[in-house]
Amino acid sequence: MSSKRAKPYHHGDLKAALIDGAAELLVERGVRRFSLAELSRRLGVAVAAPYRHFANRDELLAAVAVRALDQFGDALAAQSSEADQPEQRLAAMAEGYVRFAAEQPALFSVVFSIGLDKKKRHSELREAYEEIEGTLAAAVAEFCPGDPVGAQQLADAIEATAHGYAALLTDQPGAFDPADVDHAAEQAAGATRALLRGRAALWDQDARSEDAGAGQPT
Amino acid sequence: MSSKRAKPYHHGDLKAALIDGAAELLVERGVRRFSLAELSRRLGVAVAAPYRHFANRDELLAAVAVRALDQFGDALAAQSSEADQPEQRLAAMAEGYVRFAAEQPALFSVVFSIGLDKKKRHSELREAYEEIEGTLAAAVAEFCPGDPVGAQQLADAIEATAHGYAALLTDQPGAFDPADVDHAAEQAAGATRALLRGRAALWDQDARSEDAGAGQPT
DNA sequence: GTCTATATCCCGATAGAC
DNA sequence: GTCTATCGGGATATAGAC
Repeated sequence: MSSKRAKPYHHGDLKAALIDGAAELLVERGVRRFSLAELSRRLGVAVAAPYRHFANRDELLAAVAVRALDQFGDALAAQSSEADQPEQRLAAMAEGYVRFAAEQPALFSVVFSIGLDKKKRHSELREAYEEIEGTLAAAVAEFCPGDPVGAQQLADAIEATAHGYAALLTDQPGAFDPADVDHAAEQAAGATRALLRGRAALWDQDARSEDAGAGQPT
Repeated sequence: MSSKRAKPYHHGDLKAALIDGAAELLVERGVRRFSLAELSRRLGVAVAAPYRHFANRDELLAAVAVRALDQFGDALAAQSSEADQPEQRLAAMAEGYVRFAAEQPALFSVVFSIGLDKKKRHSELREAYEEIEGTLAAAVAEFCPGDPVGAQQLADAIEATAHGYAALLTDQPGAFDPADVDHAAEQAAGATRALLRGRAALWDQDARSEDAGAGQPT
């Protein structure tokens, strides 16, 4: 950070400046109101300049999403590692999922507004995503030794549940009531524990008819 | 519906034509690429005409969302009523949730891209939404007699889970593989059954320490 | 190769004429 | 109610300066 920083922008590292600036602007404006033109203006470059580094607006957003996904994955891994027991680990991950969405709504929404479509193409995006799924899979594996299919289903269920709480919370624009965030995060953790305990119903298709009585009121 | 329908469009009922056309255009273009200008062009009116009926683009989308929510609610109610047992009813609703999202991705996404913000203001939008929550609450109530708080938590968990599966599925743009839809729908139903069976962990906060062993590998 | 300048086209929204 | 005209902005494409 000595010689290169004489002309921090305008020269040298516009690509990195674009990603940095885009992340900031996203936080301020949200994905919908984010504009390449405003970003260019802020960086003091011409509106066409970004196109030397990114094919279009969405490609820049995808680059931001890669970084966001990395942070997201780190947050989840950190949450996960704080708990000793497997159930706790998964519940903590669900809680972390919701909290990340609430604390970084712009980053969270950019990841999921990109469309998983590009996650297939973009190798970086895919890697970042697979790292998250790996963390989850590792925590789930302890519950389903020797049953990879069941483990995958359980992991999907936990991911879907956490994502549902996060998405429903995030759909409310503006600031969140911290109490709502806590509530949603705890609920997501509770739902995760509930899924783990009732998980037999996930893969036992016969449960539908066989043990239907098990879920009835007492 | 006799005298008014002589000139269905262009005159007399532009408002209805806008809502109809918007729903169609949304299916073709998606929420993001939907434009009032293109809709106006299709209906053969000036770009300023819609503003006599809707304050802005979002207000028109909100009107479409009201209709979409009505259809969504009907679909869920229909699914729910096909099952006899309470557990089945809830599983069927979760399945219906995912299937609606997959079959009408444009309508589904317009509902949740509006932001629950407006659902508070817009009385119509709120009513449509509350009807859905009512259907769910009724089905859940059978599991939690005399425990309204627990019933609400259970309902939220089921909604979040179904929403998560639906949202993750819908985030992939383009057409869905029907097999994926079936899989996701069945998984959502299974997760719902799992939530019902493990539901004690939802509201029993002490479960975290007390019965942590119950969820451990055998 | 990177960036500026410029130009095109589309969109949302408003004001005022008919 | 609807149209015409118009403003402000944004996404891109191209040409040329460095």
